[in-house]
Amino acid sequence: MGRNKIVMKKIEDPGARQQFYSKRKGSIVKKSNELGILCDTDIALLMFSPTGEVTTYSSGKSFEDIMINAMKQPDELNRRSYEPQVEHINTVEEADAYKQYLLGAMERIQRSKAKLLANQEFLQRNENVAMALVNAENVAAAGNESSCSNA
Amino acid sequence: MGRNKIVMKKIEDPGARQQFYSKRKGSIVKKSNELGILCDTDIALLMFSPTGEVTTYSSGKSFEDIMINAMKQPDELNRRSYEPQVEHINTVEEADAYKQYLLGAMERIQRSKAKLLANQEFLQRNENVAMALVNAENVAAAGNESSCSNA
DNA sequence: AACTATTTATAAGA
DNA sequence: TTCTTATAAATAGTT
Repeated sequence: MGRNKIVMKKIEDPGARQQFYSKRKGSIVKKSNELGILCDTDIALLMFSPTGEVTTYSSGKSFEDIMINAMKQPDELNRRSYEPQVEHINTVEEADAYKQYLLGAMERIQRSKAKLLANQEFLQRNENVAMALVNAENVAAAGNESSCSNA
Repeated sequence: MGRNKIVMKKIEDPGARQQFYSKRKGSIVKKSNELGILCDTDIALLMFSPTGEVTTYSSGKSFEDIMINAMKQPDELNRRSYEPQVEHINTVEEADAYKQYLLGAMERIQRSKAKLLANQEFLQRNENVAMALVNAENVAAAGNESSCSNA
């Protein structure tokens, strides 16, 4: 959208290419942000500059949270060619870097799960006490507002 | 860009919201594709529709390949708030689903690495033979085209 | 899905 | 580089 139409071909001049990238990146992030707000939905972006600098954007949730939600739809992801194809890894160093990330993620997930399970156990152990409290509150509420609940 | 300015607020009507999403999603994918081509760089998108349907886009490489490259810049990712925050996982089911994904990824990465190592070993074992073949070819080429190479 | 009045993005240029 | 401006594109409302 400018003085001339754009030609769909790699910009060879590195300066112009970087400039183009910066402008367009900003627009895509802006549009993604609008989409996230107006549709109240999750959007995640991952973009590399021509010089290899990475930028991520995510609406509301963290990038990885959005990824996790995506993983709950493996069939959809397959159909849309998202399903990871790690065969493209070309060096042992790349494989190790990725493995390192996965190990870290595994640790985090284990910690989260342990926390959740501990929480669950705690809740169950105190279920009776909690129920008793809720009942006591309901009884009190019924005593104060019986005319409303029986209309 | 239309008859009226847009109000930056969630579209409450589900039909209108879905319609808006479809249009804007298409534009963002189009723009991302342009950016990938004109800057010859990697872009990855992950977007959920208002009804929860996931769409991914990636320029050239697979989504996961782009992710892997991003992981090589942990500092950049931290600075740009990409670093995974798995604490947002809310149920044990979510934790298990994510763990399942990670285990699959681990398996794939191990296979890739094994393949690469085997390949490396094979190449080393045959290095002498290969060198001999290349040398033989060079000698033959020199014999056939010596007038060209000496211009 | 198609149309079109407008808004927005942006390619060049200053 | 940031600002301006003419023009290309996107798109909101409508059909």
